[in-house]
Amino acid sequence: MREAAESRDFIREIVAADVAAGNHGGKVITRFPPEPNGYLHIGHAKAICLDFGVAGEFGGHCNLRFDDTNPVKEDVEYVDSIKDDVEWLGFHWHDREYYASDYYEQLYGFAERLIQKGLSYVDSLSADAMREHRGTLTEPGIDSPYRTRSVDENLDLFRRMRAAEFPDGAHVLRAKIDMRSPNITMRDPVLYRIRHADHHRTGRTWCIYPMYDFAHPLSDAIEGVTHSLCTLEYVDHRPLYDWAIAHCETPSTPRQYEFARLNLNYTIMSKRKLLQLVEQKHVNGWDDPRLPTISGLRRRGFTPESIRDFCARVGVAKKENVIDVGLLEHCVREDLNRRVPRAMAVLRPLKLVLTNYPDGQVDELDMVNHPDDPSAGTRRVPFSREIYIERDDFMLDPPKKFFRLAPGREVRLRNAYLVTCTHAIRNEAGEVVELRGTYDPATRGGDAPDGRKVKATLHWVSAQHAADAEVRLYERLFTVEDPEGAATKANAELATLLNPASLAVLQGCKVEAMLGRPAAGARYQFERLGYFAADPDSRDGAPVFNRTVSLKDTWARVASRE
RNA sequence: UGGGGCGUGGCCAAGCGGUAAGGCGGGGGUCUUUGGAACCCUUAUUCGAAGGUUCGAAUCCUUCCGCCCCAACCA
Repeated sequence: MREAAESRDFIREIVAADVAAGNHGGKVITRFPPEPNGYLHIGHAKAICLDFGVAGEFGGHCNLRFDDTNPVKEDVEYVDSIKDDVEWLGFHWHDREYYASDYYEQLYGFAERLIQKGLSYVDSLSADAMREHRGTLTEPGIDSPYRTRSVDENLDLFRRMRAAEFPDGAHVLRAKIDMRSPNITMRDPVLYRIRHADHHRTGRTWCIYPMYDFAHPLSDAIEGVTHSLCTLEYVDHRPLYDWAIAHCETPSTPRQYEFARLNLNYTIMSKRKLLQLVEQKHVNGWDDPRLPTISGLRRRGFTPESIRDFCARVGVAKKENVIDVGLLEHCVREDLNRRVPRAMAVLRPLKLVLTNYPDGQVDELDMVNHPDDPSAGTRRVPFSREIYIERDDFMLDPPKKFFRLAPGREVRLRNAYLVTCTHAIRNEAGEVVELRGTYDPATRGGDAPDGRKVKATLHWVSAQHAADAEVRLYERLFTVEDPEGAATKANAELATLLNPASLAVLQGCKVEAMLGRPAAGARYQFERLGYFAADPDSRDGAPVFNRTVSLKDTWARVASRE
């Protein structure tokens, strides 16, 4: 049997070709290199899936390497969260947990060798002066007056930099490449700077720290990385990456390849701006369920499988892209629909009293936990005279296409009985406060012996048996598709574009008794409403549920068309 | 006005000279004790534009247009 070859993305094509040609000894080693200066988000998930995915598919390994070369921005809190998130996503680095800071001594050695070869020099220009010397996009830069220092002087200065003889900013080590290069990255890039700061792993051992452009290629080489995958903004840095590999006597020769980062509409992906939202308390921490962070998505109820599926569907290419959040939502729905048990919960309760139902009588009904999966089993759900139904499921004067309950109309209470609303009780303001109705004892289970049909089935919960719950509903965090773009365009604060309805906290929701003490993180489909996950804020008898995503709602679409 | 990357339907994305995969979304329908799920049908005479090469071009060549990235001692 012959079938069309699964199309591979360009990265996998390159890797496959290398393996076939026996390049890098036929080995594939990748790395995921986060800087521990923030929490991981769904954009990182794409990179993680690629880095670990490619390694796994070609029988290689993926290193988890913390790119911790800037002590002032980094923290252990972030390394811990990153490890949690990668693991939760389902990827394993085994014992391959590395830190650029572990290579500081080797990196320093590479730097001294470069000086000895006359390929780098200590510059003593101020940051401002250096910027002026660098030129502009259209004008070449000019050499620093310190560019011609002797090897001995450079070596002496660099050693004294390390020995803490100078304050921050006094000197830097620069690569001696070409101040007139049309690629600004190549205009004698800084390799080391002085930073008298506490590093989260090395403390005060060092006061000079390597720059990304120096540390990254060499860390890759030290680890034997073969394919160093990064995002498009590093394309211009590739010549520098190759320069470092070419001029330092490196144990291996990694190559860098770049792909387009993931963008999602109605949210932001910038770590800096995410940090801002957290610090300015516009959201409740990095794991706020409205954030596109891995920890936020986890708390919201997303599964790692759904996120991996999303990343697979989004593809890997070099085109700038903005993925519709609808695709992410589709992925969770699809996953959750298959695996999560059903339950009934009433978010905005409206009492329905069945006047012909014997007072005090309780009927235990059997309900399937999953309509498409018998192995999920059944459970007993009590039915009684007073029932809560959803306010939205009743209308005094319903429009044509509204199939649910209304005065004089019969509907089915899911898996229970056919009931008819006899009348609605209203308060002085005219608001419906309670419903009266009757049930048909012959319809236990929901089917009428006479074959009569109803157009709607409602979820419900027995009033006297219900547990109270808090339910948190989430909407998109921003009101516009491209918050960052809109903010810059309007010269406005990002915060002004926040969706005021992004979080709705509902108290006094009525849920099945078994939901009163949910297991940590337990996920359910609340029938007809959506998928929900128990929040860590839950306490015994005071459960809190996050809505992960609503069910697709044809009625809502029809209603909004009118 | 420098260098680099990229332009295939609303959003992604295959395609690698032989006559436009697939997913999401949209539209229509079947079924239904979730207005859910599932299932079926449908949605680009055209690949940023214009020329050219070729029997044949989204794929090759030329020119033009558009979008994104780069001037931190950030990564």
